[in-house]
This record gives sequence, C-alpha cells and structure tokens, in this order.
Amino acid sequence: MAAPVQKTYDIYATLPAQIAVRIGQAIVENEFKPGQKLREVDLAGAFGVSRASVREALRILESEGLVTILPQRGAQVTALSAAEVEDIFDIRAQLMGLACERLVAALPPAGRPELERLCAELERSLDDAEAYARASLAISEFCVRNAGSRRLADLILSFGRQTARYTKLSLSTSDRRRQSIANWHGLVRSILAGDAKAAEGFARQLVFDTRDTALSMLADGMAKQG
Amino acid sequence: MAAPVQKTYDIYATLPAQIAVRIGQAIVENEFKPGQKLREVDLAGAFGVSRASVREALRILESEGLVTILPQRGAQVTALSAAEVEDIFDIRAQLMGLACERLVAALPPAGRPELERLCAELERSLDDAEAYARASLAISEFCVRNAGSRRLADLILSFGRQTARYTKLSLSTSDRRRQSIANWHGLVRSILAGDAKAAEGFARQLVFDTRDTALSMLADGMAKQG
DNA sequence: CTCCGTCTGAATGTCGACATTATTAATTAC
DNA sequence: GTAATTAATAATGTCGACATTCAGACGGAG
Repeated sequence: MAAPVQKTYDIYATLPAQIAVRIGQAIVENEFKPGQKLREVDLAGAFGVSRASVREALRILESEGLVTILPQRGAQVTALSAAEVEDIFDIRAQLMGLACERLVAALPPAGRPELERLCAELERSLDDAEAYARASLAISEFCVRNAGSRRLADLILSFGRQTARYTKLSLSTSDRRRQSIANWHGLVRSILAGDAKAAEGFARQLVFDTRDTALSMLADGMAKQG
Repeated sequence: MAAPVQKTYDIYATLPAQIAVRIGQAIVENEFKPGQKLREVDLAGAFGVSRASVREALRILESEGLVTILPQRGAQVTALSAAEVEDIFDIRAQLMGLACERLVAALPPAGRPELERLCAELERSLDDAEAYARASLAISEFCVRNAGSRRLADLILSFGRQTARYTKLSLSTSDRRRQSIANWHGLVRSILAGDAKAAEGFARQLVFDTRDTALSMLADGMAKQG
C-alpha cells in the first residue's frame, strides 16, 4: 500500500487570500505606510468585494504581523518601534542560525549549483540597491526553504517581511552591500564545506549586521526629526 | 511632554476572540481530538452565535496553529506527524534558550523570590502529573514573559500550546518529572547566578528532554498500532 | 465484482443589511 | 476663549440568506 498523497491546496484559492496577498504586497513595498488605517469599506470598494472578504484578508495579514487589528477600532499597517524592530531582527537571527545549521545536512546535492548561482547573482547586483534586495531575498528564501522545516521557513520569512522596509534601508549603501556579500560568501562556503557551526555563525551575523545598520539609520532619522 | 499612554485592548473584547479561547481550551485539553472536523454550523449552534463569528474564531486559532483550515473543506483540529512534533520542539528549544538567556538580564529583582516559589511548587507537585503539568506551565510562562519580548513570549507559548498534549504525555512518569525538575533547578540556579550561557543551555535541554521522551512514547504507540 | 459517472445532501464561500461603538464636530456653559 | 458635553457621522461588530463547491451514496456499464 502506497503512502496517501499529500494534496497541496493553493492558498490563492479563496478570495480573502488573494486580497491578503495584494494588500500584503502594498505594505511590504511601502505603498501603505506604517500606522496607516485600513478601512474595510475602502478596501472592499477598491477590490470590488464585500467587507466580509476584506475582514478575513485583514485577519490573515494580522497573523503575518503586517497588520494590527484593534477591537472596535479597525485595522492599520503595523507600526514598529525601534525596540520592536531590534527584537524581530534578534529573533530572526536566532532562527536563521538554526535554519542554516540544518541546511548543511538538508541541502540536496542538486541544490549546490543553485546556491552558487544565487550567490553570484548577489555580486552582479552590487551596484543596484533594488536588484540587490531582490537577490538577497532570493538566496535567503532558498536557504530557508531547503532547511527541512516548512514551519521554520514560514516563520523566518514572515519576520523578514515584517522588517522588509528596514532591511531595504540597511542595504541602501554599497558599503553595506559589500559587507553583506562577505557574509554570504562565508555562509555559502561553510554550507558547501559541511561546517554547520560556521554556517550558523555567518547566518546570525548576516542578520545582526543588517539589524545594526538599520537601527543606527533609524536613530539618525529620529535625531533629525526630534 | 510625557510619553503617550499605550492603551491595552482586551483581546477578549470581541465575540470571535471569546469563541476562539473556548475552542482553543478544548483543543489543548484534548477534548477535541487531532484531525477532528470543526463544522461552523455546529459550533455556531453550540455557542449561540452566527457562523461569521465562528469563522473569525477559527481564523484566530489557525494563526495559533491549533486549527488547520483547508479551502473549501473546512477546519479541523491540527494533527501533527511525529516529524512535525519534533520540529516544533526543536524550534521551541532554540527560542526558549534565547528567552532564558535574555531573562538573566531582564528579570527584575522582585521576580527572584517568585521564581524560587514557582520552582518549589514544581517539587510539591512531583507525585501528581496533572499538578506538575500546571506548575511546569506556570514557571515556563513566568520565565518567558519576563524575558523582555512580548513577541518572543507569544511565539514560545504558542508552540507550547500546539504540543501541549505531547508535553503532558512526556511528563506522565515520575522519573521524567524528576529529570525535568533537575533541569529546572539548574536553570533557576543559573538565572539567579547571572550565568546567561548556562541558563540558555538548561532551557534548551529542558525542551530537548521533553521532546525525546514524547517522541519515543509516540514511536512505541505507533509500534503497538502498526 | 469493480470501476466510473451522476446525483443528492451538506458543508463552506460570499454577500448585503442592521446593530453597536468610536470618532469628530458642533454647541453650550463657564 | 477654553473646556466639557452632546449630537451627528462613520466606522466596525454581528447576523441571516443565497451561491458555490465538495463528499459520499446510488446506479449503471464493462
């Protein structure tokens, strides 16, 4: 008797899920600003669906941390304090370390050239902040999705999306991109060499560096404002 | 100018949240079994509310991992494979390590006697599996909630609830409870001594031991069935 | 006897309307 | 002129009904 087939259900199947994806993109790409109110009637009108579907979409986005719902007061784009940004980066660093430590054993042989290709793509994108952000996300996603745990991957990528705007901020200078690439090189080398502990270290450092830059840039921004 | 007051909104305020709490309790306490279907109409009738409220409640529980929603096929109590149980324990061990490492610096002086009291409560409950499970949850929650990150605490406790039935299974023998207490003693001692690295180690070991026992008991159960 | 297609019943998906609550603007008292 | 109160507005909370899709029973062909 063969094992029962694990059917995969397309999360885009339902209407609320589609709405959630589109609103989520707008948030991650900073079209919807932190703190901005998301009125159900407005969104329902914009997407041509009923409020019920929008409500479900907002619940989905709340579970991803992109939206904050306050009872009787509606939904708004989650606005993070500097302390919260730091907190999320710290947790993600820990989880990214775990994922990359696992990746060393879990990466199938066929994934090795793909890993090198994604790393080369990083170097090609060194002069273009937008392209580098995309390439960085691509190799991160590849590593995390091949670490053997769907749950861990979703968690890390969810935290990544919550702080996407700060990561992008952090990678806006070429100096930082060079520092980032150095870490990625170390990580890829460790993975290909089978050194799990070193991989964990590089993965965590990668996130820590991003965190430190983002926080200092935020602090500068605050200093200018206040 | 004083900082604006951060209002706290009671998550029990809305009807769906109340429904979610009650269904969630039933799941954690194993009254609703893994894989059991949760029909919206049934639940709506049982709680005397409309389907819309039940739907929102089920979404909340899905975000906590207690319920799995399959598009067009409804909700059911999340059923975890042995591999998934192991995965959750592993992630929780990592996060618990991080939390307890932070706790060493974050625990306010007033929390020290409380920590010792909760530890003593563990010993008092050594002969009663039910009481020990409660005491274990209490000290875990205390540690995690005083580690300085609401986000991290919620995450750890959420994973804990998802595997609550297996933790309970693991702590069903007095031998295991003695092993658990030894780890808790080590953890509390490390915290009070200010040794963050040792605290991290004990915290992880605590979860690892629970994982190992639960998995071997699950394997035995499977062997009997198959 | 087995397998496939159809059909029936029941569940979820989606919607619009009403009830309730928060916000804001106007008004009045001081 | 300011502050507190109140009324109007606009948002969310909750509900019942209709549309759509899925699971299983039934029946017929091979």
